Amino acid sequence: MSGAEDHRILLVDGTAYLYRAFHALPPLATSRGFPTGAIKGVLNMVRSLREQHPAAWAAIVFDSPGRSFRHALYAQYKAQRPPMPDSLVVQIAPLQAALQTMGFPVIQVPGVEADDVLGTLAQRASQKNFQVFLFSTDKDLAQLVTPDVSLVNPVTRETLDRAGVKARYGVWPEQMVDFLALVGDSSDNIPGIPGVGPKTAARWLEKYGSLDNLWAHRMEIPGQAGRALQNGETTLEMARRLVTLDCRIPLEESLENLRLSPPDLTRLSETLASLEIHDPAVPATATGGDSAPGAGNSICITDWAQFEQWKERLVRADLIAIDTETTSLNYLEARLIGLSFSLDGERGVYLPLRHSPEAAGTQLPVQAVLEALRPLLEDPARPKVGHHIKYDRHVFMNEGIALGGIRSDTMLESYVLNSTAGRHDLDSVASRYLGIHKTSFESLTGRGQHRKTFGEVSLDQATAYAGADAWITWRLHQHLNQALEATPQLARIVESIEVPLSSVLFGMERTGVRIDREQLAEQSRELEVTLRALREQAHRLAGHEFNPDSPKQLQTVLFDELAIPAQGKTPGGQRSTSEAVLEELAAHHPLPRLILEYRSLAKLRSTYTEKLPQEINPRTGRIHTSYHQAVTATGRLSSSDPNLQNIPVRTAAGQRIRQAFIAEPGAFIVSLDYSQIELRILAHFSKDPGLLAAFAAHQDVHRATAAELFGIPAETVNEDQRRLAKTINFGLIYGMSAFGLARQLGLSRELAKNYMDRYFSRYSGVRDFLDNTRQQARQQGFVETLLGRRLYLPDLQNRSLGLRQTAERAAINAPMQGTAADIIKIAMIGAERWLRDHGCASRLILQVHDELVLEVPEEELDAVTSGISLEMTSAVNLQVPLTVQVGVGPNWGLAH
DNA sequence: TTCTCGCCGTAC
DNA sequence: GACGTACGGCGAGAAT
Repeated sequence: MSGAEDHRILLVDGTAYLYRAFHALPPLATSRGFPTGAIKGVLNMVRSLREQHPAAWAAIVFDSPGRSFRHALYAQYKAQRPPMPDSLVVQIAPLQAALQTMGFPVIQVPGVEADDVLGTLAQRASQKNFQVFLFSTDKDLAQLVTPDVSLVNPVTRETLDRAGVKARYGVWPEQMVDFLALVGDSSDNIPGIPGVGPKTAARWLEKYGSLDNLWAHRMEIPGQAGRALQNGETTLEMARRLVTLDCRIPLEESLENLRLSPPDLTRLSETLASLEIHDPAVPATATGGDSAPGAGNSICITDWAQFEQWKERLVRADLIAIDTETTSLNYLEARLIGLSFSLDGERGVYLPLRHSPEAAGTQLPVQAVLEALRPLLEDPARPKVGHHIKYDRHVFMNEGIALGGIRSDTMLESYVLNSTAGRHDLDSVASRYLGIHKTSFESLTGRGQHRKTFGEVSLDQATAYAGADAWITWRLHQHLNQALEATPQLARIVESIEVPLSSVLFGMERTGVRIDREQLAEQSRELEVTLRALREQAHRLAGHEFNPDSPKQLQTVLFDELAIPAQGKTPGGQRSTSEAVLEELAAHHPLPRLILEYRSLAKLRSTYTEKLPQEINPRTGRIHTSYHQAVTATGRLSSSDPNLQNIPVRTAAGQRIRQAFIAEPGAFIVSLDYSQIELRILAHFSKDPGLLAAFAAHQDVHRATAAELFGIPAETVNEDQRRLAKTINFGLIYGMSAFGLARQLGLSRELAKNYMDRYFSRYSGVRDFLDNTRQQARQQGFVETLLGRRLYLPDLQNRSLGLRQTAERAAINAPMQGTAADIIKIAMIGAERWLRDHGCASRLILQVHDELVLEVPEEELDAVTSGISLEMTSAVNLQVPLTVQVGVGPNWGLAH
C-alpha cells in the first residue's frame, strides 16, 4: 500500500447505493424466492469502487430506520416518500454482512441518518489530515466539501472539489446550506421559497454572500420572488435547520477501526453461495481487476489445416455461439466480412473471409469456406445461439445460406428477462449481466466520413473484437438462460414465442411489401400544390413570410404579433402550438385552422408520400421494414426504416396512402384485424359480468357500455352517448383520470368524474381489477401479461409523485397491451406454420399490433382467410371470444 | 456537414 | 400534471 493510499478514506452512502442497485438492476431472487438483486448490485458497485479508488480506509454508512431529529423538527420531513419496499428491507442485513466479509467497515447509528454520520466522519478524518472521498448523489453533502473533502457521484464518476461545487450549483460549499434552504428539496419534502429555483438562489447568494446578509437586504429584492422571500422567515429558519448536517454525532467507531481489510474469501464465497449469487463479476477477484478469461484470447483461422480442425469441433459441439461481421447494418445490403464462433465461452474463433486487401494472403477463399460450412450452418440439429440472430440470418441468406438450428437468441433472453433494464444490444447486455465492457466498434473503425469498414480493420483487432462477440454471447446465454429458468414461464416465452417469432419476422422482412411508386408521386405533387397555397395564405394572415413548420416562429406569429392568448405550455415551458391548442385558438383567429390544415398535409407529404418511395429496394421493388423484437416495454413489436406501423388511416388523404400498398398481379391484400382485443382482455382479466356478457353476445361494446351508463336500452343510444362510452372504454386501458376524460371530451371535471363513478358502479369488476393491479404492482414491482411476461416498474417507488403516477398508469396499461402482443405473436407463429403446412404461396407481409396483413394469390383467398382467421381467434383461450375482421382488396386501403 | 434535442403528429 | 406504447420529420443550435 503506497503512502498516498494510506491517507485516503472512502465514505460511502450505502443506503443510496442500495436504492440505486434496487432500481437499476433486474430483481433477482434465490430459488426459494429470497430477493438478492440489490445485494448483488451493491457488491458489484462496491467492488468497482475499490478498484477505481485505491485507499486504505473506508466506511459504508447506512440510514437508520425510523425517525431522526429532523422528523421531530418538522412533521412533514420526507413525508411524501413511500416506505422502503419489503423486498428491499430484507436485503439490508445480508448485504451488510457480505460487505463486512469483503473487508469494508459498515456503520449504522440508531436514530441517525447516513448523511449526518458521513458528515461527522468526513470532518474527523480531515482533521486527521486524511484525503476524504464521499460517494453519494445527494447534493446535501456538497456542504461538506473542503480542500480535503471531495464529493464523488458514483453513477457518473464526476468528482466535485470546491470549484466543482461552485460550477455545478453556482455557490460555494459553505453557501450550500443557505442555497438548499432557499431552493428547498422536494425529495425530502423541504419547502423552500416558492418561485425560487437554483438559478435565483445562486444569483442572490452571489450578490449577498449569505442568507443572513440576504435577509438583511430582503426589502431591496424586487418582484414576486422578492415578496416570497420577505414572507419566508419561518420557512427559511426551518429549512436551514433541516438541511444542515449534524457533524457532531457521537460514534462508537473510532477512525482507527475504519481500515479496509482484505476480503475473507472463504466466507465470502459461502455467503454468495447461500444467496445463490454466481456472477463472475463479483467473486473472489474482489481485490483485483483481472481481465476476464477469454479476453484477448481469440484465435484467427488462416489456413485449411486449422479450419478443418475447428470444423471437426464445431460438428461435435453441443452449442455454437455465432456472430457475423459485415459491410452494412442494412440487412439486405450486408455482405459477410468474417464470422466468429465460440464453443465454450472461453475463447472466440474468428474466420476472416473478405478482409481487404492486405489480408488477402492470410484468409481462406470465401466461397470454398462457406460451402464447407453450409451443411453445419443449415443443419437444424446443430444448435446455435446468437445475439440478434435474425440479422445474421439475413446476412447468411445474402450469401445463399439458410441458417438453421437456431436454439436461442441472447438479445431476446435479455428482453424477456427484463424489458426495461436498459438497451438490449450486445454491448449493453454484456456490461449489465457480465460486467464486461467491450471495446466499441467505432474505436476500431473510427467514425465520420473517413471511417473504415470492418474489412479494413487489422486482422489482429478484428479477431479480438469478433471473437469477443462470440464468446460473450456464449457466456451470456449460460447466464441468462439460468436466470430465465428461475421463472419458468419466462423461459417458456423465449423458447416458444420470441425465438420462433424471430423466424417469422425474418420471413416478413425479406418478403417486404409492394408499393405503387407512381401513385405516391402523384399524391406528392397534389399535396405540394395545396401546401403552397396554404403557406401563402398563412403568410397573408401573418402579414409576412414565416416558416409554418417551425413551432418557434409560429409561437411568435400567433402569440406575440397576433396577440392570440396562449393556451398551454409544452414540457419545455414553451407556449404550445399542438393540435389540441390550435383547435381552441381557431375560435379567435383564422390562422390556427389554416396551420392545422397545413400541418396534417405536410406530415403526409414529408413522412409518407415523399419518404416511402425512397425506401423501395431497387432489387426487389418492395419496401423492407425492420421489425424490432426487443424495444418496447410491454412486449409489442416496433417497426422502423421505414416505420410501417404508423401509416395513416383516419383521414381520407391518409387512406390514399394505404392504397399505394399493393399486391402483385394476380394477388390480393388481405387484412385481418382483432376486434377490440384489449377490451376483451380487460373483460377476461376482470371477469366483470357486464363486460363478459356484452362480448359473449357479440354486442357493440361501446353501445352496450353507453346503455349501461345512461340506463337506457341499447337501441336508443345516440352517437354522442356512444362516443362518450368509447372514450371511457379506451381511457380505462390507458389508466386515464377524470381530468383526462374531461379534457378529452370537453366536459367539466365534475361531470367527467360523475360518468367515471357511474361506470365503476356498473362495472365494479373492472374497478376491482384495476385496483388490484395497482396494488399488486406496488407490492411486486412488476405486472404480468396472460402468459406471465413481466414488466418491471421501478418508478412505482420513485420519490417524484409525477413519475410514480405515470408508472401506475403504465402498470394498468401493460397487462392489456402486453397480452394483446402475446396473442398476436402466437397467432403469427401459427399463421406461418399454417401457410407452410398447406403449401401456400401466400405471405405474411405486415403486423400492426392488432392486425396482420398478407399478400394472397387469388386462388388461395378462401382457404387463407379462413385458415389464418382461425389461427388468430384460437391463439389463446379467453373468457370471451376473440373475433377477427377480415378485409380483402387490391391494396391495403381497400382491404378494410 | 452531422449530431442532438424539443416539438409535434402518425399508428394501435 | 392529468392517456399507455412506439418512430420519425423538422427546426434550431451545437459540435465537427
